[in-house]
Amino acid sequence: MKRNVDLTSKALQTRQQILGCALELFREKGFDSTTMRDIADRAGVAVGAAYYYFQTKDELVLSFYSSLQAEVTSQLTGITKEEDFGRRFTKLLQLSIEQLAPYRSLVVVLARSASEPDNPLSPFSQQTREVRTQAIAAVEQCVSGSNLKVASSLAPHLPKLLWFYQMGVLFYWSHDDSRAQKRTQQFISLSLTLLCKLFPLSRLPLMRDLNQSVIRLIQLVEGLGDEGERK
Amino acid sequence: MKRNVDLTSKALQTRQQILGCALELFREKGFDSTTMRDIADRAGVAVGAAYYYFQTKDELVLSFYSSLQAEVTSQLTGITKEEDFGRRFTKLLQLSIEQLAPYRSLVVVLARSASEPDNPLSPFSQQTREVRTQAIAAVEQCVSGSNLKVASSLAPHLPKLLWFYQMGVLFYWSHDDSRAQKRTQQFISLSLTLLCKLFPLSRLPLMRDLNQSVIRLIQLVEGLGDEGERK
DNA sequence: GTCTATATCGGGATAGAC
DNA sequence: GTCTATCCCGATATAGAC
Repeated sequence: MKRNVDLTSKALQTRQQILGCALELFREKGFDSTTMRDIADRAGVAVGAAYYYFQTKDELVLSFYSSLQAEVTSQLTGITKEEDFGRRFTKLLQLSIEQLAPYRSLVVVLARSASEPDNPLSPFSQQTREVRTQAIAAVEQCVSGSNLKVASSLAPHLPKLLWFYQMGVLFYWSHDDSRAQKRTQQFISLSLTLLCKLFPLSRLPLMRDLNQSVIRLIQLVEGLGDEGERK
Repeated sequence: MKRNVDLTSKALQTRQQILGCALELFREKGFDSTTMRDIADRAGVAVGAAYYYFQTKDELVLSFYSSLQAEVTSQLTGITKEEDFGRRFTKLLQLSIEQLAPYRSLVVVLARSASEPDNPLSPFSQQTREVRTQAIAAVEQCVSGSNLKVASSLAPHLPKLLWFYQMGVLFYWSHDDSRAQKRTQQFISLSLTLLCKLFPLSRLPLMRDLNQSVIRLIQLVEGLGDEGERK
């Protein structure tokens, strides 16, 4: 961390070189089958050098995550021209999938990590907090100023909820072997349509209780990491 | 497989010995930290012997799954005395958690495998098909004959849907570090109450479209493994 | 058929020289 | 900062004894 700040330009170049080759290899053979030796070899450095810049194999992935999120965020700016929430959010989803497309194996790794509470690569971990915050902010951008109508009690929880849904979509996508991931497209359009029907319904006075239950559920899920001071 | 059928009683004993010690160790140190050497050592046999009975470390877990499911199924028989679906299903959930309690690490492994489409231990894999079928049958037992009211179009999908929900609950539980897993209890009661409110709502004529969407979503999720002849 | 002993292969990570 | 040479330890394979 500190180290990454004051790098000589030569060192920075080496670092980039290593990261670049790692990503190349992840694309070609997937994360698990890529060894640190492979990476070092292709980068033309020794294994030790790789470990000098990235203290663990995971750190390479972490590094990738944040540059990717930055990319998504930057490509999302023009979105305010569109008023419809469904279309906005679809765009965000498409965008992230597009970016991730060459790296499906990394998404599998992400999902796998999610199931291990103290895995650094987990989308819920301390180490990914930064990226996660940005990702949620991106969702927020889709929500605010859009035509989305939802019960006011739910509104504050919406970005997190939708981010969670986004993780679900990515999970689906990472398992989808249909041609050109056609199924994922259907999944997105179907589920998003469903959501867009449900949100307005939440404003019916009838739904008050239900909304409260949903909110408490969300809080229960959020609270998961808190007890053990973990995360 | 074939091999497991015609075992002499002595061999069968060795097999049980190995499996037993493995489970002991999984309880004590978790799945990942338990090595095949550990298992063989404790069982007082050579590593090769362990591999003779279980061709891979995963097979030990598979073996555990099915004996566990058998146990749950057998303990579930008395359930028809209770008419209320919520209480029935709560009982099933409690029961499985109770059985799994000493083996939380194995549930984490289960969850992890779920994220890898071709992992044999995945709850969606070919190798776990048998157990999965039984598990869904157990859910079915909770549903049929209960007071649960739901749109008829949804009914056929209910057991699978609820089984999926059950997996979600186990996932939550495996991450829950609150005292005595209090949070999981809240999670169950809250989410099940929610479901029990939603199911009757699905019978309103208004909900027809929504129901259809839900069904198609379920089918999309089910279809995940089909394309690549995987699973 | 049941099992022991030993070997293989490969992974992530490190210590310490240059 | 970077490299070389190892370390340590995992799952699993195999050869052959009983």
